[in-house]
Amino acid sequence: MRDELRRTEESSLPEPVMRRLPRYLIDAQELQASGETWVSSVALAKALGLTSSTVRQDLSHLELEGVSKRGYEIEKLITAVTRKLGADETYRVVIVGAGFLGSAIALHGDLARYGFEVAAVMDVDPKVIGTSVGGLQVQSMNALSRLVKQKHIDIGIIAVPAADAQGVAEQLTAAGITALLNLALVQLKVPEHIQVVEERIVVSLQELAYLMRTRAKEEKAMEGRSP
Amino acid sequence: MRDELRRTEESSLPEPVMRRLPRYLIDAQELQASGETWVSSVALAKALGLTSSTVRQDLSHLELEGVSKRGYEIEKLITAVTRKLGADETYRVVIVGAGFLGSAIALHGDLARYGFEVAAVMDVDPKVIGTSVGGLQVQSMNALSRLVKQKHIDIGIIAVPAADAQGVAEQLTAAGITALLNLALVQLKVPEHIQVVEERIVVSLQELAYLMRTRAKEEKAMEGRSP
DNA sequence: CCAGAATCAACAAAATTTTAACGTTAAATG
DNA sequence: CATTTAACGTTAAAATTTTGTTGATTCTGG
Repeated sequence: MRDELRRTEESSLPEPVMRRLPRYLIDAQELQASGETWVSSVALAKALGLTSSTVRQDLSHLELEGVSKRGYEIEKLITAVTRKLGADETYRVVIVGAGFLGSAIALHGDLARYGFEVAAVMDVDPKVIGTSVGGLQVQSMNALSRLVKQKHIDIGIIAVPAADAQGVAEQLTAAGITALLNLALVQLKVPEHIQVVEERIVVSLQELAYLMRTRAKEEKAMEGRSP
Repeated sequence: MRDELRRTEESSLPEPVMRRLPRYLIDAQELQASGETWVSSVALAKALGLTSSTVRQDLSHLELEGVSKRGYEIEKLITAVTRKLGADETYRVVIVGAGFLGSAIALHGDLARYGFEVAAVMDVDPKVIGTSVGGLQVQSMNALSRLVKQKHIDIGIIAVPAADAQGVAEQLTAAGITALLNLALVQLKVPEHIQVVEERIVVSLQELAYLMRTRAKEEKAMEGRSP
């Protein structure tokens, strides 16, 4: 039962599972750093606020086998998740927007640790072009196409004001990039074959606000129960 | 099923719906800015990559009525989503970590527009304490408790290196904050009553990487079809 | 070496979420 | 003014995701 099911390797993961995998990875790495070598589905579930059943179900999508009475070997878990997420390859990214946000990303050490190499940082503002961010010279947008080809850039990170984001997205796709991480507060319009993932501080804050309010409601509803 | 009689008015939105609401909001605001006054479920669906059915289902959770042959009135849609997300109240946030990331957030104009007021920026590094970020003096962590009470801060944003995040989380909760936005690459351990939302660039990039890979696989599988 | 406890894998059941379909309403059209 | 069409709200079916359960397996302590 080992080699005949190698097809499992890549087949598409359910979305919720995909979104949880990085969290397993982070937790596993922390455990490893603290000297652990095994972790059980119950422990993982507790750490991430899930059911152990869910955890096992999730991990069953990986090339990984748990062991009774022990759980999962952390090192193998890390490898398996990493491979599933494609973090065993290296992806090159270009950051557009050399403001605080773009700089924060460019300087974020963990990127490299997870297989993402910042290959270029661009901006439109002539004042910042030429300055250095994390050892890279900020480039003019004119250089985009050339750099994308030259450096085999895979992913574009859009870290510009909302008003400029659509234009930047178009330049990026025109330059041949097919995967965008959009940090701007706009709904990008892109061709179908372009992958977009969005990430927005404000949205996360809205989520929090909503959760706070419903929790407040729940607590109020809980009032007058046996102590 | 015992609280069947509870009014739908405010309480628990399905998670996926909650995550989509901000996107409707953003799209609606753009449409409004471009002069539109009505939008249909079909148009919204197209913009966000959903089914019109899903859109109607989602919007049915709001205090909002569509009109045959026209769709939804954009202004009312915006109001309804905003209210549902609680963005009609103002929340005060404290940013811990005055590096590039913290600064990016502090200076991010849209926060205020969505009802989030940056009430304080803190750091541990004596070198940055006292400097000014977006018109606010960076404070020492010692001031945390006092500031939280004085300024009625609701939400803590953790924008420090992973190694410091857990400690910061503890200080924040000790100071009485019950909602955290964690931008650091660690799995925080917090008491149950604390709400945590996590947001991580690296994770989003991993998602993208995964999507790219599976798309590549799919395309390969598609090869050799008649055009 | 055996009894017992912990844990996984696999399967089944339940819950949630998405999609499709239908009946209805209001605008547009001829 | 009747007819056609675009769109909504709603119901129900389908698909997906989560949770629970059972039996097998491996370690532990006597």
